[in-house]
Amino acid sequence: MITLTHAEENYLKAIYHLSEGGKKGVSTNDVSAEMKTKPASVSDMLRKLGEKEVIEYRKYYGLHITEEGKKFALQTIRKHRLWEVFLVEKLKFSWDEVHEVADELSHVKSRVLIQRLEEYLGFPKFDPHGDPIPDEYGDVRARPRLPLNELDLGSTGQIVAVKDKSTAFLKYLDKVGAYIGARIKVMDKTEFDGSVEILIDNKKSIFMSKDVAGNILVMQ
Amino acid sequence: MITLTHAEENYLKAIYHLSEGGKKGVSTNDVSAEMKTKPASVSDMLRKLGEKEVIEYRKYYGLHITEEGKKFALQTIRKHRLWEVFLVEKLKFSWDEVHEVADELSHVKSRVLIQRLEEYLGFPKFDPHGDPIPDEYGDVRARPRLPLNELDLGSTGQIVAVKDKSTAFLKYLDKVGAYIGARIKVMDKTEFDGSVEILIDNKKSIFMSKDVAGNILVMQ
DNA sequence: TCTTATTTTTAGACATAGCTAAATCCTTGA
DNA sequence: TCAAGGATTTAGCTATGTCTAAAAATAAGA
Repeated sequence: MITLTHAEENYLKAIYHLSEGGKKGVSTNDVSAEMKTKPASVSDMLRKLGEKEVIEYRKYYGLHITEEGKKFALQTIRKHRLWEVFLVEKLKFSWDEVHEVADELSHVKSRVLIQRLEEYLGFPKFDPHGDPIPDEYGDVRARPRLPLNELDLGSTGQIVAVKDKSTAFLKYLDKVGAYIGARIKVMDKTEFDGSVEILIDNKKSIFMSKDVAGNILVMQ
Repeated sequence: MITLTHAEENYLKAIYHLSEGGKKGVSTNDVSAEMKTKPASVSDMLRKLGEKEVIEYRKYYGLHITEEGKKFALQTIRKHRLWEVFLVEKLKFSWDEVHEVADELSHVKSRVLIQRLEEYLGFPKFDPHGDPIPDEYGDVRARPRLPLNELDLGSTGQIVAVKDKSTAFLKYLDKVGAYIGARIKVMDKTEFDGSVEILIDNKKSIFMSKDVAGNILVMQ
């Protein structure tokens, strides 16, 4: 069994996310930007992760995550998202406050703890941001979803997740009344700037820039 | 404001416990035994804790915890005990399984987290082993209590805490049906070896060695 | 008191994880 | 094609926290 340190775990999780986004390889600078550490530190870490075979690393040419690495990353993500559910559902944190705390909590080493936590939470399938929670074996039941700005005029759907998890963005969504689970309908689309007008829960109508709409994921 | 690293926090907590037991100073070897690290490592740590003024440290002569140190230790103890309550009450851990996990959880840095956790748990005053939980200001409402073997023949009381928190001891208590809150009555005392016979909840009678009885704390 | 035994500290090593500064490699444009 | 510029790596430093082995200080017994 592989063992990773806290820092290695964090890097691997970041690498997994980067790998999911763009399909090609991931560069040292990509990781550096994501982790907010210097490229020099990243090089060192990549060497270690390469030795532990969770990534394939070729100096100067970036990396690819391995199957083994994906499995490991999914376990870390599982822990993180379960703790996020706990913080929001039980401790009444708002969805923009949970990230850092969940990060620390997910480093606690105990298989039993996560199993019991999952059971206590009622085996949730999605975290407060709508992202799917992998099961014990790393399987993810992903929902088909697309950015709100790609919906046709007049079509309806349900908000299921957000791409951007920054506090600023989530606070904005709270303000305008957009939340995971909300029913929406596209009332108007402006080709010129890509902005849209959305009806939320058949009640409230709001305008959104293309930028905002692109960060809201919808299931039809 | 003082900041301590994880390891420093652990050492300080251990030192606090050692200080509470015997009133005189605490030696390097005492700490070494408690922390299960080598005396050489302890010396180094004591120097650091001395510099941060949470203990008064004189080389070769042991240490005394300072007022500042006590405050800090009580905050760590508070976090630890609140997490223990969470693990036992909510996640259904048994009282002999919680120590290590609670130790890791209590290192998560977030004031809000502990406040919300305390609220969620309903402001518990005692942990699963019967030890009091300090409040936000470090105040402890201790219950007057004494070892079971010091009770007079025929007297009654209620089990409120245990001294020994080892898995072996707690499993034994589970087996014989002794738990925090149980009503007990001293049915017999043997002067020769200090053993006692105890009636639990007016139902079950059991024999206990002096060693066991000395580790059970009772409120009369 | 003096020698021995115990306790404690120091010195030096290792591992983790970050940094800066300098060196090296790759790519791209003239 | 080759030199400049950007990306990446290496080297060396810092800090934390552990260890072993050796040195130093204290305590205890004859």
